[in-house]
Amino acid sequence: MHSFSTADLNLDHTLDCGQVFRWEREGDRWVGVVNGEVVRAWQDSVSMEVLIDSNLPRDFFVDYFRLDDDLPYILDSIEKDRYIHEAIERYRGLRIIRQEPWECLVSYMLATASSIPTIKKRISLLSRMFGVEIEPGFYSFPDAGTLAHADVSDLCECKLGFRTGRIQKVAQMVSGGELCLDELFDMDYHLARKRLMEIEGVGEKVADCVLLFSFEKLDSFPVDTHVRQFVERYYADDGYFWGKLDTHKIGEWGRRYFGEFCGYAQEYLYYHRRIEQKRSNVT
DNA sequence: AGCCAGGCGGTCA
DNA sequence: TGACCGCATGGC
Repeated sequence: MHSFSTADLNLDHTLDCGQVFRWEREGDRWVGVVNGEVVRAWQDSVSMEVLIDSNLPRDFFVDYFRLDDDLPYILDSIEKDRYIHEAIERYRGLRIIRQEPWECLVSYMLATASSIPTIKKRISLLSRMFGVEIEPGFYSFPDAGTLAHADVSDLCECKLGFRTGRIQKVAQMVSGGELCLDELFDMDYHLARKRLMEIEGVGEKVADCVLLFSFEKLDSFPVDTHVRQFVERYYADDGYFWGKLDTHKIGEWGRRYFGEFCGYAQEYLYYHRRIEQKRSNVT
């Protein structure tokens, strides 16, 4: 059992914000599959102490939750206006998670034009079909070699739709050594992005997510439909843009406007927008 | 029932 | 380049 007392980690926001797809809430606890292990985590609502039940060592979670990031400093650096100010005020303690690159790449390739519950279902099916059963009902994420040699009819049962062929291809690239993900750590944002976008099924948005969540590129600003809508609704009206607005331009703006930690800004705005939209659907 | 979801790749002007 | 389209699937 591990315990973390930092005031700068909010477990609910961090696990619910949509960056990871392998965590579920079970009562007052979170249960997830991380690094081939089942992990259970919860947070005391008064002391804010985070408790973690896992076979993985304590240091793993320092890394996983990016407790090496100076969150107060980062949030201060991105707090440029009243919109991001409000998001930070509400969701302070949301931290970007360091994800395993292969799982992250496949997950976001599966995320195109899909809602989060659908993405979670696909990854769950894929793990159940091709992963290793760690505990009853819990399966590890399948490695590239397994997916590269997967039976096509088995793969089709995972309901990946038009993404099936892309997953098969990227698995073959990685397991065959044609694509070495670790090399992306040493590249800067732009070069690593260019390299990722050579993969079929990886455009600007998917590349930016993988760079942000796995390859230490906190200067990445993924523009999905929610972020685009938020920027169009608020920033565009305030005169931050002229000319035509597209996702590419919004990305360039976000990186320049929020600076070297724009990835954190993106995540706060994204979560903020999703929560707001969920609320407006209810009413 | 029809629109949209953490988009991408292709085409056509 | 800019606008549009098809792609599978599921949630709401």
